[in-house]
Amino acid sequence: MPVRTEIQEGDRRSGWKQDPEAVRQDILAAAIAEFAANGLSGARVDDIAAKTRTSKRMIYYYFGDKQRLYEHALEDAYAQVRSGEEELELDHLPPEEALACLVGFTFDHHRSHPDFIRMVMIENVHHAQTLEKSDMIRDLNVAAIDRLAEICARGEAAGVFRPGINPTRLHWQISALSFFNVSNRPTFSALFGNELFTEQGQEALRAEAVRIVLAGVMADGEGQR
Amino acid sequence: MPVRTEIQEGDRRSGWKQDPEAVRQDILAAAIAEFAANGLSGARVDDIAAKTRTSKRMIYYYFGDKQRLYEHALEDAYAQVRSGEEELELDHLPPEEALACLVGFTFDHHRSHPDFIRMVMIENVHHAQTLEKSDMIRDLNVAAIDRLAEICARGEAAGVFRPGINPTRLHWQISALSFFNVSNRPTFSALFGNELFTEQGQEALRAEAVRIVLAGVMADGEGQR
Amino acid sequence: MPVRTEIQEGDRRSGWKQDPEAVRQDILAAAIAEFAANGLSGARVDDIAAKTRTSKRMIYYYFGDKQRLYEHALEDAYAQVRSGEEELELDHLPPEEALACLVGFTFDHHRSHPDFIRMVMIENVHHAQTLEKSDMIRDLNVAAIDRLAEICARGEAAGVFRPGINPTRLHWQISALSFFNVSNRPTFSALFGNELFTEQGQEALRAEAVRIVLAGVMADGEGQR
Amino acid sequence: MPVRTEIQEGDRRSGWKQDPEAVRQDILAAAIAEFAANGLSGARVDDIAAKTRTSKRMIYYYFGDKQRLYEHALEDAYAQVRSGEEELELDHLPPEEALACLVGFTFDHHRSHPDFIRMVMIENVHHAQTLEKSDMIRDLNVAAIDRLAEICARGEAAGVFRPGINPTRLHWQISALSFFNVSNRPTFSALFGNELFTEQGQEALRAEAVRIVLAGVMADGEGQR
DNA sequence: TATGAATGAGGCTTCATTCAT
DNA sequence: AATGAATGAAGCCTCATTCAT
Repeated sequence: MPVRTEIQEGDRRSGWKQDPEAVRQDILAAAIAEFAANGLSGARVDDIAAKTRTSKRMIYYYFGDKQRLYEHALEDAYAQVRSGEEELELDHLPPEEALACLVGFTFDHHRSHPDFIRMVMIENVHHAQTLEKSDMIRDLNVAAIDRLAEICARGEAAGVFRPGINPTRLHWQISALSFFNVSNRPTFSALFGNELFTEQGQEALRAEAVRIVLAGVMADGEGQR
Repeated sequence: MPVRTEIQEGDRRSGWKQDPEAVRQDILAAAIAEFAANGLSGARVDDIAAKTRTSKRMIYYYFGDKQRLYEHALEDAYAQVRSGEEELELDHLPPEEALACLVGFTFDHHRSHPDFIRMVMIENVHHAQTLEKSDMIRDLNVAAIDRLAEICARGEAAGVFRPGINPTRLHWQISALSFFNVSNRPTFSALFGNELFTEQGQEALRAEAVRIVLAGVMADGEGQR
Repeated sequence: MPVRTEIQEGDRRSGWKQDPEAVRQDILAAAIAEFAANGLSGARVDDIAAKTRTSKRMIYYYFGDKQRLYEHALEDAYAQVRSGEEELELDHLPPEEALACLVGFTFDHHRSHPDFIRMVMIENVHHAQTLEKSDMIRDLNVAAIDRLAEICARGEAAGVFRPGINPTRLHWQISALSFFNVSNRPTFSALFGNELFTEQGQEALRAEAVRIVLAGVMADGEGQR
Repeated sequence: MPVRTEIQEGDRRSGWKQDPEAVRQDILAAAIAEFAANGLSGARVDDIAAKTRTSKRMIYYYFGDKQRLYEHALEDAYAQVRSGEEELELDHLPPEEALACLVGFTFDHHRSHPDFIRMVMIENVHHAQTLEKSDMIRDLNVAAIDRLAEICARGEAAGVFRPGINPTRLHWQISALSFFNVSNRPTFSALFGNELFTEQGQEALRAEAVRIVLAGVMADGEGQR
């Protein structure tokens, strides 16, 4: 009990400091926000520091330079998002429902992680230069394909999916419909209004996304709902 | 002979210079290339000037500052691309084929204008701040929806399309599948390999894009192909 | 006359500006002084700028970065010094006197260009990394050897110099005695007092330098003075 | 057995640690290497620490700051080198041979202690500011002159050396030829090639250095060898 | 219409050093 | 005696932009 009190006092006095991992995470969170908001060149190290509970100097202490901070921010963004995906349990569902569930989940998941989407957009603007170097990110993503392949295999075996589905291509479709919804919202709504981005509009888009992706994999005899 | 004379006069002494419109276009082309390659903050006025047959000073002379140059570059990029789209003639086709043709064309058109796609990506990174101010761009795009609405109307009237299709949502789907294919190619191929971006892979993606978009609009009785 | 007046007025108003070559030289002079005083890493671009009639920004405009400024400063230091050497006319003197004259001149010349000596010291501290890249400097110096070789050839032909003198080795001896006198004056006088660096002391060192270098080349029969 | 035990005890558990003097020497050796390689401003405390078996923090713990570390490194460099010189025994040789031996030895000694030479170069770049404050170094060096004076006295008494030789000036000559050989090797070989710095070239330089220094002190009647 | 020279503001990064245990 | 974490000051350099002709 006294020990616990001492620790708490220690924390009260010096706060979160002397906890390297906490400082790292604090910086990374600020970096993701700043990079997502302004891009790689547009981000200012000073602004990242200002969003932090520590100083600019610490950014260099922990990450070396802006580019490496960006690399870690990108990896962190991927790790956060993919770890959320892993919680989705689909094995107990019939393949058709599993796929529908996965598409809907992906659509929602992208929608609720706009900063991640923006990091990926920025990576694409920079020709995936940074992502290419990260084995960690590659590993995370390959797992996503594996899960999809497993669903396809079950569906084909059950005769509800047509044979010969390419899981990577299927992933591409799901990603396209989910990613574009977030990435291109600014231009799309500037050009065509906000209609599609109301709660109602999003539900309709989501439902149709599920519907057309499923239509793409169903065996001929199986009617659409 | 007269033609030759004109060319010679144009080239004489100062060449393409002294032709303000040519200088503008020269600068704009360089600007689009540079902005598309590096983003708004990443683009360097010096580098744009270097890609030009004129000097940095002229950029300021013609466009005032970097932001306004970007605005013109964005408008120019849209104008170039949309003008290409207008040449597509679909009125004589049955609605189903018209839509299939439109989807395929859009897919191809995006693919062959990567710099335009990148400009739009960059606009999205910047929250469409610049695009919002351009009435010209809005007008260009609304026309695209009108054409789609017309096809839908024909399809519904003929009973081949289900009733109540929302043309904006349809446009969103077509755009998503076509845009993502170009915008996210760097990250996608870094993660999952180049398979989908070979000529063969692209044809498969294109065919499936057409297929699922059509599946989304067909009336229930109408079988998929 | 009016024209001349206009020019003068132009100069009076805007001073030395708009004369790129003058600005370059102004910067180079300041750079040599600063690098000679503080070394490559010790030199401060801000301090160089302060010694200048222009601004720090111009240093980057003209020279790109600190390293390249240093390169140009080094080349300039060599060029200045070697051009002074070229004025020495030795062809009309008998070889023995020509050599004596050259040694004495080199001794004096080094003594009166301490900043140059310091630049060379600094280059040596940095393993001649910069000098190695400069063809200009190499060319300047090879000429010095040629002149010495010519004197040796004359002396050998006349029988006053022993045969088989290596001009490069001779140059090394002359350089050593002349260079060390300037380069190591601080430590030498800190350890052994200022005696050798008074005017009288220097004259004695100079005389002996001439004497021993000559002793090194004389044919056996030829007595020392 | 006892020896082995001692070593084991020294190494036991924390190895060389807990032995302040060993830590000091470890740091000093790293500092000399780093200062010699990069100069005073060019040396990085971090890099010195990296060359050490201890941490950067210990450098401050033992030496206070960079400047004082440099002072100790300089003193250490002098002490190491001069202690080597003391082993030379010349009293039993005739003065001519003693001097020849001393010149040759100095030439070789400088050659085999390039880091020391570089420390002295660096001191000179910094106007001997640090050396001036060190009585220890002054004492070490004055001894060298004394020894030379003794040889001269013997030579003059024997009539083989001319009278009135200034030992400090003689030391200056010997030092010049020995020091320059190491200090200016980088620039000299960059300009004139490596010829003089091969084993053969060095032997020739050494022999001539001995020869001309002796020529400078011999009485007129005494022939050169 | 055209241009080479110039520039202030602000960006990223490094450095020796000290804090707190 | 030892140490990992932290830091302010200052360094180098880049950027969009304007001046003066």
